[in-house]
Amino acid sequence: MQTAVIEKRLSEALCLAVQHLEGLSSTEEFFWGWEVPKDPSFGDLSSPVSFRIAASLKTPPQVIAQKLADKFLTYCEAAGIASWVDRACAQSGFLNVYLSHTVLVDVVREVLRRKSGYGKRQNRSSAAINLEFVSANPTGPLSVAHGRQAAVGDVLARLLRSQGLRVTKEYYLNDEGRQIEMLGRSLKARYLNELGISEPFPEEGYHGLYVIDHAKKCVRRFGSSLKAAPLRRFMELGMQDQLLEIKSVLKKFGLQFDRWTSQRWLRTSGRIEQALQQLQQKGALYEAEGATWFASTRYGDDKDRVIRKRDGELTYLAPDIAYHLWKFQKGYQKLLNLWGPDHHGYIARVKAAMKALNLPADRLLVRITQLVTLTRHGKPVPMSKRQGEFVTFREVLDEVGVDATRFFYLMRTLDSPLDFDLDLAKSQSQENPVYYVQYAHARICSILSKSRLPLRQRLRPNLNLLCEPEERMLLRWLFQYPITLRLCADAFEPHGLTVFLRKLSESFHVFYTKHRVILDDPQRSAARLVLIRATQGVIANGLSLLGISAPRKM
RNA sequence: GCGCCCGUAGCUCAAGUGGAAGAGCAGCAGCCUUCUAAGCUGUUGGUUACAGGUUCGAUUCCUGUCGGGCGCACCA
Repeated sequence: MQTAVIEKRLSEALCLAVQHLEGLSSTEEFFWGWEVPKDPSFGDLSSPVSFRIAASLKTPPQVIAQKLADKFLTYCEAAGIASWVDRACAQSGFLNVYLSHTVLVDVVREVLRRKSGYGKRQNRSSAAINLEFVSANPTGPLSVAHGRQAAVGDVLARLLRSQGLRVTKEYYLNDEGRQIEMLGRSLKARYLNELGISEPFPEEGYHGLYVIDHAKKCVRRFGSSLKAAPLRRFMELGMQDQLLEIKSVLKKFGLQFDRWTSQRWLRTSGRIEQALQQLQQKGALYEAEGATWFASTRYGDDKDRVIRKRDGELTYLAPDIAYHLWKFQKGYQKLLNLWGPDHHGYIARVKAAMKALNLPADRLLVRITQLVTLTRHGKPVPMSKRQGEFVTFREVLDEVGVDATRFFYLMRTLDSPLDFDLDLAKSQSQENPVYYVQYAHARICSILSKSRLPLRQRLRPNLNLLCEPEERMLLRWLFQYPITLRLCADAFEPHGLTVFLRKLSESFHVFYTKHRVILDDPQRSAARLVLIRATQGVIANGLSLLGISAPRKM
């Protein structure tokens, strides 16, 4: 039996019970589904429906809950699902439902039957989501902040796909403009320096050592033949080198984008001018002080924005507008962008542009991931790309490993600043919670490999023997897994999955300490083997969604 | 000055569209002859920054105050 089916059928029974309360005209608007109480003593599923209808019934919620509790089993019986519920009772106004052993045990069979498909849903709609994230400028290595976006975006995409949605992971590549020019100038200066030619370093150039490394590489590759090469050549070389580096780190991290959209392509294909023309036609542009302005205040922004500078160059806003216009034209139903905290001010102006173009701005959703601050020896590490003082995403990956890095990044909500303690992450990685989860998985695998029970007994055990409290807790968590996935996906917030896995693992460790799986009693042993096999399946399933390995040995 | 985010146990943080305050670390006391001790058990720790408001109910929503982070370009 699937969790969603259990919820749905029980909801129907509850709906009937509510409908038959005296004095209620319509129940349609009063039903909000089930909650899973944090405290298991409050049952497996809980409904706050009494609170919603208390006012219109002019009855205290506690009284309503009691009435519902009295009748709930009767309605379950009528719906033919009486065997699913042990008891229903009213507590503090909630209707708390305690699932029967039968239905919980059936969840185990569901896990084993659907294997890695457990908790996932089939295609719900043809709507496609465009998820844009990282999108770091190819002027330097990825920072730890980009790493956070990479982790969040990648897992978000996996979560949404697990819920039957089509997702395109997209990287917006800023491959031209002033910063690329500055990278080219920096590279050129370093290159000439390597050749022993004195060349002043550009004032706002990139001071990072990686530029010097690349300059040395250019000397090895081209000798002095680039001495008189135009700036454009260095811009191209510098950018391509950074792009290779970025792609290589992302690959190491286990993240592959479905689409790379380049700003240069937007321009050369005429899409930027096209977008400007459309804005012009809508009367959203005007000339002032020698520049062209986008009248974004008309569409909710707090000030108008320059879109073409006095010198005739476009600001970054122009390609950004063209980019979002293009994404809507591609037919995406929803544009989901992960941006850094320094970009929150841009939401209003991009949305304003969408409104000006008569596009559905409410289908553009921007999630801001808060800052990542690095600390070393208890002190914050200064981060400046231009000055070249920073710890890169690659360095963290190399030191901490993919698994721990991913888990670490996903342990906080997006809204919460992430304090990345390098000493802790690097030197004490055994204490990272990811090992707690992986250890549970490895322990289970170890037991399974030692079991000598014949296969047939493993497949047809008497699961009714799983009646210890620790066994029931495990069953409860397995039951909850699909709900967790749905909630995380709906909220565009992956960190709940790490929280879930830690709790599931804890339940297993507690079970493991108290009970033996391999016993002289073949019946009980078989039942427990099936239980831990299902637990292992869900842990592996969850870790896989996080892009983290599930080791069989540790 | 304006905007966004944050403020929960000594520290780092959780807490399903408002729903019944939790974990880890640190401290203390225990548990390996037995499927992996990277584990488990017990214990200490709270006016959820403060003041109001809405609500049956507020850590959650609204207003204000205080404190912290980030952003407010004809830079990207």
